Amino acid sequence: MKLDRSFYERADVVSLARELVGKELCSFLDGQLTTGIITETEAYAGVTDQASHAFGGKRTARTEIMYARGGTAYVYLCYGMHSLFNVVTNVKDVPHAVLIRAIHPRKGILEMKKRTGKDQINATFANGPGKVSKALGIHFSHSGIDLLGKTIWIDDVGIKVPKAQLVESPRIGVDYAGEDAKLHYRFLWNYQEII
DNA sequence: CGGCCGATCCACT
DNA sequence: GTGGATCGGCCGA
Repeated sequence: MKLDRSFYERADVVSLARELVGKELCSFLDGQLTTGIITETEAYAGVTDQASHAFGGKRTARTEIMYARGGTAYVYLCYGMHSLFNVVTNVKDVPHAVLIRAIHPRKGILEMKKRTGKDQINATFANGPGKVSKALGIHFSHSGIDLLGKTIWIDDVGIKVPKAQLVESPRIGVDYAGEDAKLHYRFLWNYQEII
């Protein structure tokens, strides 16, 4: 079942990031359905979070998308070559977001192998935000699209992540964020097997 | 306008 | 573990 507006508009971005682990991220691009179970996320808590692009209420042409209502895609280019996919959460003008850092491939395996140039599905296939977008065909030009549409969306497929397998830790690559770099806003499913 | 740099990844040592 | 790839966005002049 596709996650709806009320899910994305919830106020607590940290618990929302935790709950997104185990959901299925789906894209229908180039005529191909490709999906994966989300196994790693990070919360970015808007204007008060030094690690967020919207820290201090900053608004630029790029970050304006973060101020859209929950259930919008925020995708931006990192290091000149990687598109990083985020889910905008909370209501309009509250720029919270969740970065999807890893997925476990599920549907459209052949197409994902073609996109990534890899021939083996293993734990490292899409264990990084740049790799997730590459596998799903997501590009920074998709920033701003509605996650309740038919291009990119997230399904609840009834997976319950065992609490003992859900690791909470500081976020990756945000050393610039001072004290906020220490917050445990990263959620990683340390799974043995996905049912 | 010029210059710096990033919520990364991969090949190589 | 280290360094290079690669370029849009942002900021300062």
